[in-house]
Amino acid sequence: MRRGRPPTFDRAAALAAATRLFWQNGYEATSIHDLTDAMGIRPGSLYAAFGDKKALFNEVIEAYGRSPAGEFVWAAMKREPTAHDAFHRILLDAAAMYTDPETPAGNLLCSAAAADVEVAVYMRDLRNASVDTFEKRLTTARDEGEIPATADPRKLAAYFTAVMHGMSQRARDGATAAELTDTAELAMAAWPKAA
Amino acid sequence: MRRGRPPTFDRAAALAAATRLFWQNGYEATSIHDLTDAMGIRPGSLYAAFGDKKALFNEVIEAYGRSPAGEFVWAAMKREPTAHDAFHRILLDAAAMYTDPETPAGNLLCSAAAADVEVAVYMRDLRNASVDTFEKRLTTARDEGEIPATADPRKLAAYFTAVMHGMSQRARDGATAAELTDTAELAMAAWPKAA
DNA sequence: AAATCTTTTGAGCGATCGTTCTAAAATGAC
DNA sequence: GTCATTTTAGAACGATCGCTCAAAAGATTT
Repeated sequence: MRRGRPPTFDRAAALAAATRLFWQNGYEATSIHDLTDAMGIRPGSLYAAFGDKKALFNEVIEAYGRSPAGEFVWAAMKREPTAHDAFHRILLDAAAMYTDPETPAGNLLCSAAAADVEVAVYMRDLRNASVDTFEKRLTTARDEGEIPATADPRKLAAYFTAVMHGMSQRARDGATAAELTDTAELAMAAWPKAA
Repeated sequence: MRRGRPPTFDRAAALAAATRLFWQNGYEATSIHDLTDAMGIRPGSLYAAFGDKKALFNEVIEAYGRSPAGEFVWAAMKREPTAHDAFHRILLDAAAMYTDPETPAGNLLCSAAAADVEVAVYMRDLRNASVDTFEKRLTTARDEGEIPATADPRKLAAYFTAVMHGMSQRARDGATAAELTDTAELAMAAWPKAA
């Protein structure tokens, strides 16, 4: 059996506590002291279990990406039969997720602003990735004839990304689920129609 | 004449340098050391001229609000004859302003994330103010018959605010003026049409 | 020139930052 | 019981944070 003193804390629970803090306050504004307090451990344990602050944050981002709050975009892409339904679902889910009272408001990738260049680039790339994801789905929709050949997948992808990120900011600023749902419905007006 | 040793630095230029730093890096990520370096002064002079860091930031926000980058929304409201033209102009101007190579990307009020509660609330209120501003203009447009009576000024105002803030985020993430202009045009598809 | 007033300078304050280290505690192996 | 191993607790490291202060410097007034 495994030798040595056994750990006294739940690693997953500690990671969840760290996620909440980073999500709420951002990367630099969350101190190691804040983290150890919320995670119920001492600095030595944190560094032994997660490396350093940056490694912990990376792990938080990864776990977030696999959680419902970070995965709903891909989930909608898979489940919804048409591109229209997928984007509609994505925006409606965003309205609900970003205002979920169980979690901090908005999208972690949009909220947890980081001054550290390495972390900032990492997060920016993840945010930009949604443009490519959206574009691919829209290109498929155009090729399959769901949207007109004149529609521009890249432009639409950039637009929906901007709306989604704007909704995150609105949620951070106190927008309700109802308000964001209305915004989502209005945003769908840009969906390309047959000429 | 005024007695004592005369100041050796241009207050407005120093404020502009501080604005650029806060805009680029945010409130807490900009240190007094960064500021004194960029402004070409020593801490004592900064505190004598501007109070403390928070007061300097407040002054930066105020100056920003009177600058083209902060005032273009109200300018469009005044100059454009119709609400449609005003919102169209606002989004197009945002696309240009947020990607102006002469200034940091995005909107200072969206970019300069602050952990300090007082500063965060101050900025959040300023961001939220645009919803009310938009709503008033849209209500007028509805009363005057420019948009249908069934249109909801509040929902539209929230939508345009989300788009604008999303465009700021996109600009921070490297979106070009052309991409944001396309986003602006697509966003106008939500403009209410006669039923 | 002397006195007065204001600004500049640069050191340095206490607090907090991320991080490391040492010693005690708690386990399995022998 | 003794040793090896791992985690714990808590002090403490150097660096940086926002900010202050005493002394020097540069100007006007008398």
